Amino acid sequence: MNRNTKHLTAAENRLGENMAKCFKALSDESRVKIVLMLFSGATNACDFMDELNISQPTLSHHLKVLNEASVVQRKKEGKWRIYELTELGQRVAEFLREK
Amino acid sequence: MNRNTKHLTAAENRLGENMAKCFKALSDESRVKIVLMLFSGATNACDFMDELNISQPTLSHHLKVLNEASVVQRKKEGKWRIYELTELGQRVAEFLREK
DNA sequence: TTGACAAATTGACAAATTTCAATATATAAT
DNA sequence: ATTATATATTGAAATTTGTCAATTTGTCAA
Repeated sequence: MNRNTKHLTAAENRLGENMAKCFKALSDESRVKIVLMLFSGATNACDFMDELNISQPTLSHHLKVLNEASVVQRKKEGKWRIYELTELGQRVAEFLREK
Repeated sequence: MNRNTKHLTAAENRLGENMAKCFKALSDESRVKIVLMLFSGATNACDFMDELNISQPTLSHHLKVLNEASVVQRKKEGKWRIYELTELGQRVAEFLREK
């Protein structure tokens, strides 16, 4: 047993918890694609449905997950909901494109 | 229905699939902490066990998941296995620390 | 070769997640 | 008011995931 054990700081532990939540929101193929589409200008749910081949309730669920993880935010705009990336969402999208 | 539909390119679709795999590997608190520990110098399984409060088989499982997602790689080193971040793993760790 | 330690695998179970059909709510247009 | 459209919620089924106890495999030391 290696006795030169590295421990995480309290801050690192918190970071681990928070980021796991963020990554969990991004652990689904449809949700990553939603982030990519938002990044390239799509703004409403219809755009996503066309591309993703999932049902409307499923899409609504994914958007809720992304919203609760602070990756996207939504605004009411008449009959529609406009979705956009949060600052965190922007960082994620840039990370995605960096390769 | 918005007819100015944005579609993803084939490359973006592949990116979505690959990155979802990567993020799925990071969607667990223990696994994010493993990445943070690797980033700050820990190299073997014992170090992780001490910190994470999980059983040895569970740790082994997490390391396998991270390995299969190309976030960590392992080398045999006598009785031990040495773990290190891949290039992708490095990028993830840097992304994590950026905040 | 035997014993001790490190790590992986197997089998099983509980909890979480994804998904859709059906239904509900909200808004706009007629 | 009625109808149509956009989105959310509910409830339920199927699948996936995290976890551990028990066992196995691999390696070193005595």
